[in-house]
Amino acid sequence: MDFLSGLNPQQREAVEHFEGPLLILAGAGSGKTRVITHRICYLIKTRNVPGSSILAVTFTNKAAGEMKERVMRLLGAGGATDAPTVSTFHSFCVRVLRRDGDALAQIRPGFTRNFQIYDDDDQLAIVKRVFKQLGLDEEFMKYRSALSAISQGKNRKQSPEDFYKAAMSPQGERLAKVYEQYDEELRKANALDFDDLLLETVRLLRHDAVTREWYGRRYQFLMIDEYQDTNRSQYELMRLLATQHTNVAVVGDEDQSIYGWRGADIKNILDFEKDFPGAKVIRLEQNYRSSKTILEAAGAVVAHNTARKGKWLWTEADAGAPICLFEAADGEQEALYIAEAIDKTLKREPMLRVAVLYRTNFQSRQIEEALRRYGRKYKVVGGLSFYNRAEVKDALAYLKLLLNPKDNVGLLRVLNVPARGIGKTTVEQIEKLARAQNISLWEAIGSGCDDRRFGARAEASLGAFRRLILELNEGLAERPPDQTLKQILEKSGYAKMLEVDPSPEAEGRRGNLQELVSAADDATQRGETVEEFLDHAALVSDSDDVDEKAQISLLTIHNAKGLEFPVVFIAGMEEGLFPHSRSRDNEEQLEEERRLCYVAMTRAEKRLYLSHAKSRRKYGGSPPEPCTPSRFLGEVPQQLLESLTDDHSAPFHVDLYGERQMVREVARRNTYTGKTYNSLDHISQFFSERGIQTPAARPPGQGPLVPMPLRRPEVVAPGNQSGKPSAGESARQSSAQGALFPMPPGQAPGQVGVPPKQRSPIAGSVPASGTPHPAGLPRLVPPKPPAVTSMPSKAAKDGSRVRAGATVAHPKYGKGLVLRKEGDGDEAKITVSFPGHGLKKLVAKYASLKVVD
DNA sequence: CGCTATTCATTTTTT
DNA sequence: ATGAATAGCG
Repeated sequence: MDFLSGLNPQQREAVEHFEGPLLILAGAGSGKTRVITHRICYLIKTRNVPGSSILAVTFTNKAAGEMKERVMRLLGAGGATDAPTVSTFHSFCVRVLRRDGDALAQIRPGFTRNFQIYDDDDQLAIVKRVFKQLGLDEEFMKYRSALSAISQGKNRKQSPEDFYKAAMSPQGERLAKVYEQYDEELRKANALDFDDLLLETVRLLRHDAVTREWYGRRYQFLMIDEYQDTNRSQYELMRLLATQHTNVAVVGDEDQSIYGWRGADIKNILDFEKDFPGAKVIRLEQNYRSSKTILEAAGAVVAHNTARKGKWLWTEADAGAPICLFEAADGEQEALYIAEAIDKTLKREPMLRVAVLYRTNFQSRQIEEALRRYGRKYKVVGGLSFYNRAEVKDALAYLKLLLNPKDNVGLLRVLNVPARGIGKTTVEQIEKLARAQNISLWEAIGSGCDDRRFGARAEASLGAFRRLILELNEGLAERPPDQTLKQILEKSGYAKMLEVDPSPEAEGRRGNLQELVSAADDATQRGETVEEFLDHAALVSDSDDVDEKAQISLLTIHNAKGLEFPVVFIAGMEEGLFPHSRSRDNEEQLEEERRLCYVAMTRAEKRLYLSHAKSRRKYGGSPPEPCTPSRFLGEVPQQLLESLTDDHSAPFHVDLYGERQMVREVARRNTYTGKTYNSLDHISQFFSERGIQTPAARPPGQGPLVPMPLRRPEVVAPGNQSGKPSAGESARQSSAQGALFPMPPGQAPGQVGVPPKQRSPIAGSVPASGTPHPAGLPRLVPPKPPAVTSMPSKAAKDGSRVRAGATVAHPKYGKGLVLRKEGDGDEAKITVSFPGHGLKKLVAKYASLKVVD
């Protein structure tokens, strides 16, 4: 196999480079992934380098996976025997520390290879706790700012002591104290945060010559992708790995450095030739992705930057279509314009993939809403990803706690979830005890119970929790992770809690947990250990969730790095939003924003749309603030632009905001407002104004029209999407489905175990209940079916007469109608509608209710 | 203790 | 608009 054919001379030169340092300056769309994969294969096949001595580092797990796959495919049969290592820096570090981390205990007492990874949420929880301990609150400093200050400190290799020394004010000293305590908490729990993963690996390799040499010998060839976004620790790590040779090939583009705020140091790439004298430098400047127009526009924008090596991309492609510039009256019009343009485009060319890019995540909302009214399916990348959802984190926290009882953050997370009567006071007692004896919270619970330090009630609850964990812990090592996970959900009562939960979100939560169990199952099938499963969960990123086949993707520009789309929209090109107001006063940050703009524009292959609004509301409510167009728009040569301005926006004024308000209002009161409210009317109006047929025709044969704005069926959180029918798919169905949450017979999959309840509680769509409603009472959700309400067996006490449909009297609210009852006996929760007071949810035990016959 | 209602602040980007 | 932190009630 020839790995050189089809490459241009520069690409070829890069692939053929053998030993010694190499810097590949690869412009956007210049085929760098191709170069990396081909070079790996070339080294293996032509230069007879063992695959296992090649280490390639990428920016995301997904990129790593794809690269590995491509290499394997290129190598063909037999290539797998001696596979190269392809991973992210973070994953690589985790593997090093898990494998060879023992020596680290000498310089980090208490460290073991079973360390745990604390993610963003865990970090935040610690900072909050530390603040509380020190009597600080967000007045002093935002939690997030403290966290980022600590992170920056770590990246600059500053210890808490350094913070103390550098502190010029009491503020600074307090921050140092926070840092110190934060680190202390991590150490006590034997946990590492993201920064630590890199930092401690560097320290390990520095400290332990044996390990350093082992890795130096093991990896003879290093390749680092996205080099412009490496930070100091990553740089040092590379140097350490390359001490025995200088076979380091880095690939990057200074114009695409967009992670400075997170510690990435653009100097790493700008100074590579200084760091590695004699380095060969190859520029890849031929672009294979975009039209000439797009390329020219992007190049013109980024040319305004000064911190660059200078590069001019060229292409053989045609000029292509001009770039569309749209000025909307406000954010809603902008979203509608984008949705409409997408709709039109896809009607014309259904096979195109479209991306809408934006600077900040919150911008996705409006666009989602606009797309939904065109009935277009889309996929949002980022936001709340699968592993960030509360229920998933809860379940994983149990699992982590089993593996590492010192995990205080995890313990606090699940101690009272589901509610088992362990409240604030008790937690405080535990914390106090733990601090006094310098033991973990888990140990404190144990010793506190043994010494009878808690009240009787608390002790009972804590005892139950303790037994639960111990029970789950039994035989842990022998059980596959998915089994353990299932046991956790069942025995902890978590599954039960969600089953009983009548809220509409519960359905999604159950689904997510099913998904988690099957993910664990998949991991088991692949032969992964629980630890590996958890590591994976901690290290996945939003961009790992990109579905390249999705027809419409919504994502931040950061998440779009490395991707390409035939059609790209960049929304919200306004001063203050993009460039972001936080970057406005700093020239360096402004340049990074400009690079971000460059990255965004160069994602486009054929068509590029830029849009901005003349005014925009900062958050939900009023008032809209005037916006000036982004300076970056002015940097695009005018002759490349085609303006579509106001006359387009004038004729239609669909008030998305007002409409939404109305829908909510109606939904909330659930009353019939005489005139049938149905937003589809508005939609058809919207279309007829433009001479288009309503696109989202109702599904054939289905009853009343369902208002669009409230439906979100197509949108599923990234990890939750059924869209990756992986190898484990069939196993997933059989092993996971229905096991946790029994499914009523005849119910479609996808609505796992949800009682058929009020879905869209709009207008008349809810059938009248059998219960007669007193006049004037709002028509409400029907009471639960008799299965729940009349539980004849053991409701002997006085609560038994309170049931749905009964009228009761309350000392304060007077007479009311019982709408539903959950549970029975003292614990029963009763929902009563009191005319004039609205809905009240009462607990039988507390509320002194009398039944009126 | 747990739930609910109310306040309040909040929107950069994330391995 | 949304969510997190707090206060008050049963």
